[in-house]
Amino acid sequence: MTTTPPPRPRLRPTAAPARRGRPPTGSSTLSRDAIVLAAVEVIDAEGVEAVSLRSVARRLGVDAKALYNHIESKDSLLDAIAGEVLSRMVVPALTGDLSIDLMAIAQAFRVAALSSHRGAATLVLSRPVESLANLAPLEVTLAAFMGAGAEPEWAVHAVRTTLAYMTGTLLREASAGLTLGADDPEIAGPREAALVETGLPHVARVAPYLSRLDHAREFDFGIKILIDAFVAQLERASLDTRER
Amino acid sequence: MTTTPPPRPRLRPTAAPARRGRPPTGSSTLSRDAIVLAAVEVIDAEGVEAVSLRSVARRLGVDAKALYNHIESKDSLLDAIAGEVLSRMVVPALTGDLSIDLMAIAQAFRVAALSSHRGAATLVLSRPVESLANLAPLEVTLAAFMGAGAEPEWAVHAVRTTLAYMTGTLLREASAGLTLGADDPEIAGPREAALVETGLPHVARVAPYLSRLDHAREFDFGIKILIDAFVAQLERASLDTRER
DNA sequence: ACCTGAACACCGTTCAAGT
DNA sequence: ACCTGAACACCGTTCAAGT
Repeated sequence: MTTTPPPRPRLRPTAAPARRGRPPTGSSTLSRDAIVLAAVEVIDAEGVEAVSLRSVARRLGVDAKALYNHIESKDSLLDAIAGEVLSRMVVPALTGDLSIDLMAIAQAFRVAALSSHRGAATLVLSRPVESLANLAPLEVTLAAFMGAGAEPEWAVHAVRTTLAYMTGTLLREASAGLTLGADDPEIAGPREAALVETGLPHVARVAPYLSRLDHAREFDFGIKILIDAFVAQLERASLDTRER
Repeated sequence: MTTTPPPRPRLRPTAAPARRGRPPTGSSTLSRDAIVLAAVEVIDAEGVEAVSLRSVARRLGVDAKALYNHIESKDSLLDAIAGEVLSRMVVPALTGDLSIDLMAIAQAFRVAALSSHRGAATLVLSRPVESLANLAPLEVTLAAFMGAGAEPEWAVHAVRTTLAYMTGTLLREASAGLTLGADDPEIAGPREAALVETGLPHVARVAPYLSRLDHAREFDFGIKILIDAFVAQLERASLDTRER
């Protein structure tokens, strides 16, 4: 079904030699930022696994190797994409109520990680942050904990625990994680039956719930457990010191 | 530097044609299990990213395409590897004490996920379990919760929360996750200084702790928070029903 | 300073041809 | 039933040659 266009008539016999070097026509739009943005576009359009130097370059109308003038490697490009997506997180202003503030931060993180194509989330969640850029979310989370009287060391543990939970939950939500439940009732039905068939008594008993999964509610369940536990522990600590 | 070997004298003019088909010599050791095991060997020796159909086949002394007689695709091979690693988890016997049992299950999961090359962990943690095999860990965890009086639906939420936390923590530990801390003091030192330099007040204040990371202790901190919260919530629920 | 051609050493996968 | 050759459409990356 692919029709070859008719050959254009060559008016000038002086055929141009195979062109090399930077084409003079191009209004050199190539830059590190433009590359990262183009990569995000590829993710939005075709998913993470479609990201290649060639696919990104194609979107920029340039050869893949040209990217090496602005990035160090594909891996560093992936890091940059993760940073870009994370930088879009809207860090909420603190109210002074730890419960409310932690919940707001968690929701903002979830929105940022899952915004744009879900595939981008796996990048954000599975690569180490080593650039010290984008520390705003961390700073505000620490501020929330320490404003509520947390010791520095304890605050770091609490932040890491929260981040680990969110990473695990969102990775599951981005359709790449340990899970048995399904969003789609078309899938959940047969799966429930299969779980009952396993013969494992407890698995069979919880099959109706295990076969179904509401990502938003599941995220809330765990984050509430953690927040309540943090608040309770801080209250206990402040009571201890006041008693003396 | 590549020396071509001298051509062997051909005694028989009936030169064998380019051999095709299954070589009669091979004691056909190829099987799905053998392939999965060879893949795990590749991971242990060279890391996850070294796993390719060609590298696995090489270890088996066979052509890469031969694998397609036993596996459906590379992706299904990765699923099988994850299943194999998970199947090595030693599921602990329950004591009846929810705190103790949950902690034992969590530690066993951590050991299984991190056993062999760390790269295998990312496979186990980042692929959905869809084969209904290997449900033993899930069954025993549900048994622990429900033995302590948990409602089926709540037990499912609790299991998912715990698994999400462990996934996030272990992914960080398998050197692929959101983290700023380092195991190595050689790295932690300069990183602490860099964190202080950021100018972010709370980040700077917690820099000594944020720059350091003891994976085992960190895992324990979060899992204890969760377990205590679960136990407290179950106690409250049982008090509520008894009061009536 | 920045882009391309040629080249290299890889990938996963299909399919017909062999035993 | 199971393995290989040939082939295809991809990869990331280096480096010299061009502008």
